[in-house]
Amino acid sequence: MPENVYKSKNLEAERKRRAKLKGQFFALRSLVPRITKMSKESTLADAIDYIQELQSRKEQLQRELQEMADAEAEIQGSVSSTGEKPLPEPVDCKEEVEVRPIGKNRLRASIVCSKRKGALAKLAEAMSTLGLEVTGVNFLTLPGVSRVLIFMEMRGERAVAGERVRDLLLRVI
Amino acid sequence: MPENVYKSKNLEAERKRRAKLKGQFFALRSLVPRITKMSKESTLADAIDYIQELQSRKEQLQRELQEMADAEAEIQGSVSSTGEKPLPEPVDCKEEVEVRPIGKNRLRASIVCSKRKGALAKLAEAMSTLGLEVTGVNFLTLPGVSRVLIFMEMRGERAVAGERVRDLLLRVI
DNA sequence: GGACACACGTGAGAC
DNA sequence: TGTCTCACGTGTGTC
Repeated sequence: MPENVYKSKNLEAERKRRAKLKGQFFALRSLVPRITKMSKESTLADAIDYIQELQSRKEQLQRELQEMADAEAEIQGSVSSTGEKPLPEPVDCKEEVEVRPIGKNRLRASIVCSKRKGALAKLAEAMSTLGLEVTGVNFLTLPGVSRVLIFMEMRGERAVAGERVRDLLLRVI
Repeated sequence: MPENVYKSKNLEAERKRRAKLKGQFFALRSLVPRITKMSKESTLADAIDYIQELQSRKEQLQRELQEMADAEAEIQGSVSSTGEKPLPEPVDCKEEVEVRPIGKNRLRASIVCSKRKGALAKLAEAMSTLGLEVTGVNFLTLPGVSRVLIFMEMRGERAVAGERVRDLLLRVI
């Protein structure tokens, strides 16, 4: 090391490192709602407490949700009624689903599918969630297969694409 | 400052402080499941990500739970589940509901009611909860009135009284 | 060798 | 006054 005022080479690198760490401390602190002190030690301590709190709360919520889901599942082939993500993947199979417009605010959906418990309830509810009003239904089930013809009107402010209706139907049958 | 090797007074205090901080870093790291590197910077970054993930997951769970609760409350009219009292009183009105047996394990229900949003979905689900399998439906709605003809089979072990079906239908329409 | 992360000892500001 | 917390520059180890 030179005896003069010359500095070590990683001086600036170390400065950047410290600045980054400082920023992260700040970011961490901004995430934690309950802050005792602004010190690094308190930041870490509070973050640790908060994470533990979040973890146990998350587990608790998951348990409650599971209980709810179980209870709901206990009711025969009942309806999901939240109808967004928890929907099962669309069936890729050879189920027949045809949706076509009748006039400018009516739709006709024709469905042929393997019989499934509560299929009609699910269908009816799915249409309801889309804001479509079912005006007519013809439903018939034979051993192993069901056929349903649905007439509906778009009462909502905005039109619903037939393709969207079809996708939803494919998901719920 | 003495020119000899004597050190500053807070030397040991600073050592303890650093040790404590180090321990907290370690504790924090042990709480975060997804660790990229063992460095302080990564520890903070991962903790930040993890907290954000936990927070949004928690919110999502709370939303789902709320929706579940709402949905359950909404269905209250149709499902007994655990509920006995929360069912709304049967409508006393002049709605027409007729249920009669066809053969020994079939029922035919005929309903005429003032049109209501989602009536079909509720009806279908109600039948489902009774363990009745809907084998045929003819549904038609005209301005102000709807008519539904439902054919169903009792698949359950025990028969369902037609009167019970009628009561449930009266509740949900 | 260079880039990186760390712990160290120290002076400075805050309460 | 001390004590607490911090940022600094530096040496050292590791990849």
